[in-house]
Amino acid sequence: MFQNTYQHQFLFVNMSEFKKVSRSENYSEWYNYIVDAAELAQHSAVKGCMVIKPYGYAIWEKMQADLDKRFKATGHSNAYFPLFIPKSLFEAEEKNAEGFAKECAVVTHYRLKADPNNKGKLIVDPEAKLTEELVVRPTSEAIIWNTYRGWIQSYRDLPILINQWANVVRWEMRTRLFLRTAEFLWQEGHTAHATKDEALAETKQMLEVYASFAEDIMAMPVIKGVKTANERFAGADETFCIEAMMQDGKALQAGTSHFLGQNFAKAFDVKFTGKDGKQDFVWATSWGVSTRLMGALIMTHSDDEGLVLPPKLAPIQVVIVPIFRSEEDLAAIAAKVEVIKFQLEEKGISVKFDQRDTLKPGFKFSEWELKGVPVRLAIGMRDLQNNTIEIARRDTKEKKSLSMDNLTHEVLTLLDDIQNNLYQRALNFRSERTKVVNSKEEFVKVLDEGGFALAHWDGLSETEDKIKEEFKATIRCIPLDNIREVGVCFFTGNPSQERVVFARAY
RNA sequence: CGGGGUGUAGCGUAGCCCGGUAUCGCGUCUGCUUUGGGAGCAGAAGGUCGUAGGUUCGAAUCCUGCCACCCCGACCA
Repeated sequence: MFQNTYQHQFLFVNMSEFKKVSRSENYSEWYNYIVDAAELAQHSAVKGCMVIKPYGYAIWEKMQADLDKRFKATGHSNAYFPLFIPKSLFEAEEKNAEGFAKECAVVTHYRLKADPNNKGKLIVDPEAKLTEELVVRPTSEAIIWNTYRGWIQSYRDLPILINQWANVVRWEMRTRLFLRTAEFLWQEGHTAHATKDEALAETKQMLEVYASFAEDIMAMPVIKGVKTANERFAGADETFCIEAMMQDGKALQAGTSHFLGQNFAKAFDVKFTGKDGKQDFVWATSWGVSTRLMGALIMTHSDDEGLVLPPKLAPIQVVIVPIFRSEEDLAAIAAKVEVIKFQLEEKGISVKFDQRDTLKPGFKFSEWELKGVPVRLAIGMRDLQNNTIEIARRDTKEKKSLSMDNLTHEVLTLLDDIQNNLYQRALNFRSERTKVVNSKEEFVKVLDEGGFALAHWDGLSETEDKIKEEFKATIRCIPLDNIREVGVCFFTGNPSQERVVFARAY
């Protein structure tokens, strides 16, 4: 699938062995390899749960920091609600409760005690049964709307614009690091409004926030769209989403923004008195992105040499590798590097000087490539004499020698260039693999090759179900900027007003 | 949750069929020589063979349960 792009198939596993892992041969094995080798995350002793390692968490923190800024800039405040939700609250909004029921962890007891029959072991104390079971939140609408009821009396209390950074638990049958884990980290925004229009505007605004974050920061092009009824969030009137294409041509839902109508207000009896003195139910939205974005990031840019990070998310943007023979050489180089490092850091660039003296430069090059550091500088005695430095970019693997005089400017320009190039490359990839299809034959061909199929659909849920059953593909979204175009459904031949995006999905 | 596979030192593995407490490489540690794309030599450390039982004089090896991971389904962000 990618044979023309990358020839290297031999990779270093934990810097200790060459292993054959290439995107084209086994995409999921390649993905696991990147997560492991770049030290992003690992499996834990708990089934389906992951340990996010420091380097992976540093990337997540950068995502959080940027998103948080955007949430604040659009008027939201952070707050925190409990991990546990009483079952009676959880079941209040029926559709939502049903949607999540199959994957809820439930707390039934609050105490352990020594096992009388097995010394040193503990058992659940049967005397300590909770009078009401607690659901570990798969999402927080229930506990939040139960709380909002006490906060809202009049239109003057609205809107409420709150976000929370939290962990949630969804007991998944089949898990994959970052993409689908039983516990994951996310943010969930929950807003309350006096009018439908305002809530809808909020829903769309947050979709825009997600889209610009994905494109400007993650360098990941996304399609903004609305979900069909089949794919809609349980409890929502309308679900908006951003969909991205991974390098195997499969779709990944990268973020969702829900217009919840008055469903939760009705379920939790949240009313407000309007200017006119009349009471009405509050309008709601919720929106979220999760550590799944880490998976999206990996699968959008990385290659057979390892992780590729857009500069705006790279914990280390520039790594400097000294090339030296003696300690005196290293001291001389280090003195120069300190100056360079200071100048770069002054411009807000994060710099790592890799002084380890037990490893050869080539080894370090590979290791930092594996970790996706966007720019590498290499400097040796020859450079000191010539006032030059070698600069290499991770995205294209090009390198060149340049004068040290203008280095800071060159690095800044290159970081920008890499950020843009990654976006453009991903956009080109998506464009090449997005095809207009009018028949089942074309449809299957596009999906089997990996890609998005733009096809007419008759708007019926049952048609969508049949397509899913036969082709394992779903409607990812109906693009917001869709062109109206009269046609016939490729599956049923029924009339259709527009094309929708079909794909196999994560 | 169904089908298939795997689990031996930090990583990758040999041994398993035909029971006799473990092979090799990489990494790690020490020393010397090295360093412009994954260094060399010498020495050393490191393993309750996923886990709990069973069979046996004796189990990495045979049997059973459990756990975890991978691949394919169903479900899902």
